[in-house]
Amino acid sequence: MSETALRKDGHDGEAAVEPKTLVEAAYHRLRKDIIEGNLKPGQKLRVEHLKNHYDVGAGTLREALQLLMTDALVVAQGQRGFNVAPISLSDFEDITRTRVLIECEALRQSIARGTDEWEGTVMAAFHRLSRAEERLDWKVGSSREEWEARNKTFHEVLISACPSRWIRHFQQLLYRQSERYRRISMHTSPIPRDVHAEHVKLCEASVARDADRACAVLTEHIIRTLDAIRSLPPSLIEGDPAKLTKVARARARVLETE
Amino acid sequence: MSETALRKDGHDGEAAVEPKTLVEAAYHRLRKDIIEGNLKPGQKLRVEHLKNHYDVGAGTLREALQLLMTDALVVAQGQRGFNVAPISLSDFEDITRTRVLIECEALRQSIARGTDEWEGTVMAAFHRLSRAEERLDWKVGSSREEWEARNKTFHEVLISACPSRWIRHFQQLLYRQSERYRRISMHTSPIPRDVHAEHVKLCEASVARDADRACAVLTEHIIRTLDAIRSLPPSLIEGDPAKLTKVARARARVLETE
DNA sequence: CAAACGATAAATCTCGAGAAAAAGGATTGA
DNA sequence: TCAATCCTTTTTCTCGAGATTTATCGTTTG
Repeated sequence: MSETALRKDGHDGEAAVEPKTLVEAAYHRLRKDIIEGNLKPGQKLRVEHLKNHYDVGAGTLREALQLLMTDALVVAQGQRGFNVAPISLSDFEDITRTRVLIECEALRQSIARGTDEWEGTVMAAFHRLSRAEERLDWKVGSSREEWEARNKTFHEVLISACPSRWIRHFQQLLYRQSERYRRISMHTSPIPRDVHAEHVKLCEASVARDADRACAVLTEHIIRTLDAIRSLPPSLIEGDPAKLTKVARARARVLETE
Repeated sequence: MSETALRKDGHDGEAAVEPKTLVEAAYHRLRKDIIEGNLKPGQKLRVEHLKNHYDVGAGTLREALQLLMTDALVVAQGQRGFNVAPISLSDFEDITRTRVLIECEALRQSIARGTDEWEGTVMAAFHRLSRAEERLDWKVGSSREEWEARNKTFHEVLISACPSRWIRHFQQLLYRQSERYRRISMHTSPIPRDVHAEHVKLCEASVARDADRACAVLTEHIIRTLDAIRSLPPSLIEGDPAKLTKVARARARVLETE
């Protein structure tokens, strides 16, 4: 099943929980392909096509797609099937701002309620992330994936002492969304940020229980990614209207004249 | 399709959007039954049973259940089918606190960006809610439903000028969750609150663009419902352990001894 | 009395085929 | 060149039946 905070299985570290059903397996593989960009934003998801690729029945794949709507990585409308959720700069701005709100609140609660053991977990996750950052090479896929996983774990551990399941749920949702955008910026990042320095400050402030400073650092940390995306050519982000189908164009016309 | 803010069809006022597919129809009917308590919290949802009641195929019902996981009204695990999401006092406390955070932020953004037309819409929704409150009789179901719908609309309209789709999405999720609890408190409410007075103050502060005061009123307004639930006998809220299956009891024993 | 084991019953999960709907293409007319 | 209207092809949606897994019950054992 999914690792969302609201669902029972709970935490998802680096160790992958193996799916108990074909639907879950397809769900995880699809989600990975969407986040990694193998399935492009806005792309049509044809069941007949995908069921062969993922080697499951049609109904099974449909259920997996329904599950992906939970993460807002797939959208569906009426009788027109499924699409990968589109991306846009304004959407990422929204995600970023909302993520700042949620994640800061989560961090505050976590700092307020975290035990000494929590501090230890934070330090451990930070250390492992630092190691990954030392040998991080943006051009090597495996190196990126390792960093991505440990970065995710670090941020999760930071807010793991937050008692609110709903806050954690929203945090995971938004983090997952922003992962898609971060992939884009990492491929062609013109401004190499000193992410490690940001993580150092974030870790320090957190274990020092300085909630205000930690949130300030975290806020800037999150917004930096937005700036990186902003400096990218819009063609990478906005969907290409030229690739719309004839019917979609006709529909757009109708909507305009109404 | 669903009326969640992230999905395309957008706003959901009192006018119901008729479903275009059987899955959507079943989804809406199931959701209504869960929120209204016809399907009780924690209850097992057997596909073979329900497919007859809702008059759809097994696969169709399964897809509807997957969709309901999006709203966290249904939970599923491994190969053990679906259950109505359980309720608890601590869960409602979490929902309430998170809702305060989200809805206040939404209200702030809405007040900051709302136009004069928005003010008009707020006044209109408030007026209709007031009328419903005048003739509100807690014992009459239709009266309650009318109030419930207009109350929802009022709160939605208040934050309708909030430009963040994610904030609105989370607000709808949490509102829907709290609806289940509010139903319980309305059936056997020992302390009749003056909800109308709260709405008056909320409306006044909002159109006066006094964000701080509006949020303070809204916060208290939301928390009042929590107090109402707190004063209820716990048996109404916590699930009944006596109704667990034999296996579930055995499983609970195992988990205890570990 | 609690725990363990095995056979029966029930529910879930999965798949492929048929009905309904939408997309694409060709033709006609302005 | 563009819009409107058929017709064909593709895709989605829906259903029921078979394969697996899980729950229940009776019996046995420590």
